[in-house]
Parts: sequence; C-alpha cells; structure tokens
Amino acid sequence: MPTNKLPRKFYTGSDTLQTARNLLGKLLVVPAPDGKRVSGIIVETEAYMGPEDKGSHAFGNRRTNRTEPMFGMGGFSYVYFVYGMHYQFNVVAGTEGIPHAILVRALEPVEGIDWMEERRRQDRGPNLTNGPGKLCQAMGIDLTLNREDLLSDRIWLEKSRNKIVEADISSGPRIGIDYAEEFVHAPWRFWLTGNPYVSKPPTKTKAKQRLLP
DNA sequence: TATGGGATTACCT
DNA sequence: GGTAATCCCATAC
Repeated sequence: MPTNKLPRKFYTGSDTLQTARNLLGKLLVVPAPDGKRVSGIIVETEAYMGPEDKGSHAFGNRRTNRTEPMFGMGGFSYVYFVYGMHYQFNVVAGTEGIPHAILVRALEPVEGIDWMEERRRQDRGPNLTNGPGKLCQAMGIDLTLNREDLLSDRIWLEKSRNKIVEADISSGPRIGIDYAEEFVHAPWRFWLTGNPYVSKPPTKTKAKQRLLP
C-alpha cells in the first residue's frame, strides 16, 4: 500500500505564507479507534509568522511549555487549548528555532464522517468542521496529539485529488487577534474561494473595550 | 500562589 | 445583536 504522506520537505520551506497556501487542498488524516480513517480536505488556514508577529503566541520569541512545539522543526503538530473548551490544531512550519506555525481553521469532510457526526452531535454538513475548534472535535484531536510528528501514524497529511491553483485562493485578515496591533490587518488567512466548509467568522470582531477615565 | 484573559462555539433575545 | 461556558497558561506578585 503506497503512502501518500507529505514529505518533511513540504513543511520545512522558508516561505511560511506559501506553505499556508500549499496546505489548501491537502488531506488531514487521523485514524479512528476502530482503525478506520477520518479525514478532510483543508480549506482554510492562517499563518503565524514568528517572533515579529504580534498575533502569534511566540511573539518576541516567547518560549514556554506551550509554545515550545513552534520552535521545533517543520512537520510537527502544535495543539493548544483555548477558552476552557476548545483545541486548535496547527502545522509547525520552517526550520528549527524559528517559531512559525499554520492554524488549520476548516476542513471539508471526506472519510469517517460517521465518526465526526458522533463526536460533534450535530447536523450533517458544514457545521461538522467549519471552524478550528469544531474540526478538532470532529477529528478527535486533543493535547495527546501535541508535538506529534506529521509523518507518524497518529496524524498526518496527504496529497488529495484536488488540484488547487492560485486563482482558487482568497486571502484576508486573520480571525480573533484584535490584540495584534499593526498585524491585525495582515492578510495571512487563506481559504478556497466559495468553499461551503470555510468558517463563518463573527460579523463583528470583538472590539477592544476601552473605558473612558 | 493568585489572577485575568484567550488563534471559539453555541445558544439566547 | 449579545454572552456564558470553562480551564490552561502566562504573568505578576
């Protein structure tokens, strides 16, 4: 049985924005407890661009237990927990020592949809995986998959039959980082134009509350 | 050790 | 339109 796993080289390129684009159309695969494949096509990503990026957990080279995976070699996972209830799955990109990562924000389900529906207890369709927390729940991704090699057999990426060309890709500001000052508007979110599984961001990003003295 | 907030979601009016 | 849920993590003492 041929392996279609993306090679290490896919992740270790020096241009993380290009890697974030290249992830679109790739298949994210996790085995279910019964051994069956659960998978989906990546349709939305966000790039986090290292120590200069005020939107990144690793801004200023902040290196802690949580952010440590971002400093590793490309092609490993960075999974973290937010809001007391959600996990987020990132692909570490680039070379060791430079904390670049790409958040996977939405998938188009392909295999193991029964598993996704069971975990999500939700209607079939886009709500299964059209957000970073939703897709982690659907795929069963939690902290036990943090710092995992993406060439392992616990979680990996493959080519899919989808051929993506630049004309299929839209870009815009990242979601939920209103604290990122001059990086708030950096167009480092990428998605497949018109794909129904792309996340539905809040119409109004939470404005930083500023009380008058 | 204590505290405040978060790379979100679901549910309410 | 608004906000509760819920706990890890980073930071300040």
